[in-house]
Amino acid sequence: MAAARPQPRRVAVRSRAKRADAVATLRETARPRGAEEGGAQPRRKRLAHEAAIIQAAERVFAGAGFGGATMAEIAKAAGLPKPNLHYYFGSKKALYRAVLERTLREWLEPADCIVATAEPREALERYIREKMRLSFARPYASRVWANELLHGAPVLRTTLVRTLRPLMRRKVAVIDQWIAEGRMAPVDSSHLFFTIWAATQTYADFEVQICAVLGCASLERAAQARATQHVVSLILRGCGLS
Amino acid sequence: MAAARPQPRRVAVRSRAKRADAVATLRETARPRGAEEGGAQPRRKRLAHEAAIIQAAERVFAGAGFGGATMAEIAKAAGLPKPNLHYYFGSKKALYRAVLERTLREWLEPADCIVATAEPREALERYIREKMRLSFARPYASRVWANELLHGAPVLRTTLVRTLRPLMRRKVAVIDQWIAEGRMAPVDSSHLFFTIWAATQTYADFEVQICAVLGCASLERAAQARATQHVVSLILRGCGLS
DNA sequence: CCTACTTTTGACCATTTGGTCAATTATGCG
DNA sequence: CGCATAATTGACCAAATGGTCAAAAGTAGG
Repeated sequence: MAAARPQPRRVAVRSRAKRADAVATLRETARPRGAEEGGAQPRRKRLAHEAAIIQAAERVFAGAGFGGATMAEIAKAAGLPKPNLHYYFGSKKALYRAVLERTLREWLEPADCIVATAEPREALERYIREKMRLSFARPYASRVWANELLHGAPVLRTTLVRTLRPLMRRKVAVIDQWIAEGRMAPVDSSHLFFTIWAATQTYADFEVQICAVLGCASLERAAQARATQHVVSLILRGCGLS
Repeated sequence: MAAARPQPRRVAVRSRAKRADAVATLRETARPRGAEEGGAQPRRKRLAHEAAIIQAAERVFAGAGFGGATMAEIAKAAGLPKPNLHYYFGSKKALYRAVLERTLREWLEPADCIVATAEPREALERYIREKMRLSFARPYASRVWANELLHGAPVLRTTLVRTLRPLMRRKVAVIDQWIAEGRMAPVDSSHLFFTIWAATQTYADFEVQICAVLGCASLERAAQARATQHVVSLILRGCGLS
């Protein structure tokens, strides 16, 4: 029968973990027996558990980084025994990767509104607002992502080059076209994105610092709106779009 | 004799590490017998070793986070045996704290140029340029700092409130005064700082992402200048100072 | 040279932690 | 029902790691 999931039978005695991780890398995420095997589609319970584990992992990884997080803590947060996590994801690294990949998908979506036919001001404002919204709505995801980049993107490097870069080339071209058409100030389009990412995600990543400076325990709805308004108007004015 | 440095004699058998750490927290940094004891001033060699250790620690902590870094790795990077680090700094956490405190001092300096009597455009430009310079010159320091914030500032929280916040209150007041005098656009002064910090430090913290998108291995002099010019002009224009 | 000290080190722990396994319990299906 | 497969879990490891110790090696001043 096609390989079911249960832990890959070890072959060498040493470096069992390494092997499990390599296997996990091959699978897209963690689906042990996809629909392509002709078997029944993944059970509902499985999906629910995987989601619960990823969510718990996101929170724990965000709070302590990859090295500081422990599988035991994630298991506890997910309300499952530890071996269960390994049953579903194979290894800590594979679980970490799953968390990151989910985030990447969400992260790229807002850029959909940046197309040549759109109105620059409207498109950029919408993009920034959506980024701010994500930053406030999914701070843990943002932090895990930031943490990965901070440490040199050991697991994401190829993804950045193969997925993020091509997408950004297209978006940058759109901005450049707008500039060429005289519809906005001549900013450096690549760096404009870096600035937008930084300015928006700082509210998720460095929330403690912001709260410490503002003297509040957390950013309430009103403070979020204020921050959003600030970023939108500063950047738009910076792009000559006010 | 006044307490020399050698490891605090353990009292309880359990939780020795905890105790060492607590002791380390009391000392300002790691000087075992300050000039205040009337003894000779710290030997030159000691200072050199401490500096070497902090520098090595900064690099290692930046690369792996607090949890992922190991004392053995730091020791190797510093070219000293591991017990030596404990001799000088007491514990991993104390060493981490020393790294962060050094960074904070450097980080606050550039704000000196933001004073009411200065010319807004000139002062802000200088501040941003200095921040960019630091970002490129000391990426490891920036990353350790970012990492600490990312994880909720477990060791820095009080420092943020007691040191950063008071300073920022003064700087924010300066900006507000400039705005009231009609010398710049009415931006939100606190958030302006958050945006500047984010936009500048992103070049240190998320360098991999930036390089991946730009398709270069690292940011050369020319690319750094380009980035700096972008940030300066975007922000200044955003503040109505172009 | 001697004494008192600061530093340096190799060898050692206790604990933590990622990961494993064997046995047990669901669950779907013919 | 009864079989096969999927999922669960308590009990375990081996390795890694922060930290410790005691003995040795400087080093400064008398």
